[in-house]
Amino acid sequence: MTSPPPKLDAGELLERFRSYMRDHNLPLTHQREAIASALFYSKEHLSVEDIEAILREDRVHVGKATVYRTMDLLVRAGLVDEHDFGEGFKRFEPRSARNHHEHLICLACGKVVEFTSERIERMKALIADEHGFRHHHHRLDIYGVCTECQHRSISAPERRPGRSGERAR
Amino acid sequence: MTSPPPKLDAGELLERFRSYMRDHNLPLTHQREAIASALFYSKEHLSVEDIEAILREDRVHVGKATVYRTMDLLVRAGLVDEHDFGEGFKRFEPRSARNHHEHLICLACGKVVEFTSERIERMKALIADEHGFRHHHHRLDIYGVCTECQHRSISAPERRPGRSGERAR
DNA sequence: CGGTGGCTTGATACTCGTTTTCAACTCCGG
DNA sequence: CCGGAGTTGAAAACGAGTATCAAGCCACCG
Repeated sequence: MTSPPPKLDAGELLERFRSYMRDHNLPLTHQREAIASALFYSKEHLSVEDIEAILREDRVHVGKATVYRTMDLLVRAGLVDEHDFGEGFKRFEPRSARNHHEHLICLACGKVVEFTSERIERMKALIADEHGFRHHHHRLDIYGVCTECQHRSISAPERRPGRSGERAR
Repeated sequence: MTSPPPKLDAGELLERFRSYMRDHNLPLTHQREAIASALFYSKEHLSVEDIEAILREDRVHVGKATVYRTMDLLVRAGLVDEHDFGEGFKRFEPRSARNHHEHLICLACGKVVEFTSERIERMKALIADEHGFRHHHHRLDIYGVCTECQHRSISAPERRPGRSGERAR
């Protein structure tokens, strides 16, 4: 294994997407490429609304149904991971070449920091085993308040751009 | 192999609920007591629909809005924990006296097994610290297939009673 | 190239969990 | 037993996500 860049290169993900479509005899439409690009070239955990906003900025019109359908496709293709941070909607993230990672979520600004832990990776399998479970996947999300928000704690905390908050369901 | 976990006594939880209401000058209505009882005396991770079903069986009619409102109250009172296992709706669980615990969720039958891990408890704080986060809470859910479902894996897996499945949002 | 069949698209209607609304009703301290 | 703040329930509203379906696009074929 080479020591990789943080994220898998967006171009490579796109290429893999094209292969997947070819291999599955699925047409590669402009909309699908635009949506996949928007996500792959972004570093964020994007919501469907975020993606729509990016496309709008790029003067590309795509219906929201198509965005949802394409996210499904990308998840099934194994190129994108789906997350639910309890905001009432999902976020998506290009799957990286790195190991599975966990999330630290700031309750004030919504910022998401990723981290990995070998120890956790080992424990998850151990614990599943102990209970007779065949392990499939897991999720560890730690919620707290990030440094910036701690220092800004009196004033109204700013929410992250691009549709991120209110509705603290 | 799995004996019912030692939950905090339902009666004590109810008593704590009554104190909370008294202390906060909130009226303790029949509906609120019925809802709280239904949840406290259950060992399950109940959905709002589950709770409505229990009340219906007990010949108590309560509007669903009230159930939602009361769950909110119980969560705010710190007597109940809210969970989202990705089913498209929430589940609630009386907060036990035990340490915070994690969940093992069977992807086939929806069964939820609880476990605790001192090591995880220690790690969460450590990791939050490392990233400058003030830790608030965390969630570790491990998804897999339980022993029973592994052995029953060919036939259609049964879903857990009391509203649990279809709609794999 | 232009046809053609099948998959995709987008607008829209719909689903379903959850929240809001509001008039009628309850709780509870005086 | 009164009165008013707080609660209730039915129903409407809300919002993310899904289904529908006519119109359109993609890719292969000759």
